[in-house]
Amino acid sequence: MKQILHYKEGRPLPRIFFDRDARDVATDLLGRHLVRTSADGGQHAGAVATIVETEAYLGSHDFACHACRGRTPRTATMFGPPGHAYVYLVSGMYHCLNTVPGPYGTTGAVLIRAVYVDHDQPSRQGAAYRGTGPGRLTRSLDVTRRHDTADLCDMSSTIQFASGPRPIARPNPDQPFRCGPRIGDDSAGPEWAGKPLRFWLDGHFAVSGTRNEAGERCAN
DNA sequence: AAACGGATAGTC
DNA sequence: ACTATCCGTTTA
Repeated sequence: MKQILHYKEGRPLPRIFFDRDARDVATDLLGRHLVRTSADGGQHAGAVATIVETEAYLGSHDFACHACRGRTPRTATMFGPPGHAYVYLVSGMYHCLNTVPGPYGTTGAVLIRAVYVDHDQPSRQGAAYRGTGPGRLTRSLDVTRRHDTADLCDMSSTIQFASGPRPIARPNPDQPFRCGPRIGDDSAGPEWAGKPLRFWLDGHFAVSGTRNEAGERCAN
């Protein structure tokens, strides 16, 4: 039976939203809002984006997850409590934004791969979805490693997630989505690279993926 | 000290 | 389809 969690308008998604298996968080995040608040007053302040693509990383046993190499200074956030931002540098020049899922005591991550910007300053309209991918997203929204460990559930956080048009529902999301292999994880070996742990809103133009659940290239 | 990893853009 | 870019992370 589905449990509806109530939340207060204008509040970030609560801890219990993130305190679930990475798969549940990844799928339930689709269609919800990523918010850059005005707290740090940057040019990206006030941007609201709809999440259209995510990936789940399951923890120490997932060879595609950074946590599989054990705890290091870079990955420490993943070993902490759910509801925090795990931001790392990839390819030497891009940042990737993740949320730390639950349950408490486990490791893992949910990568935000693509968003669609609904509201932004007029001068920046369209900037966040020109080009695709997790690196572009963070560059457009000015998310960097300085946001690593940020508490996403804190009302004063400069990065927050919001419910969007749907209520928070457990245990299953009610948003239709598609899934397929994650991107760029070939070095994890065929077993883990091939698992359908990438999720996206079907047909959305902002989705960065290049493969469907059969592993074939497609335009989404 | 040095190898490694990998998203994006640009060129072919 | 292939290559340049770029540098923190990790291992030796």
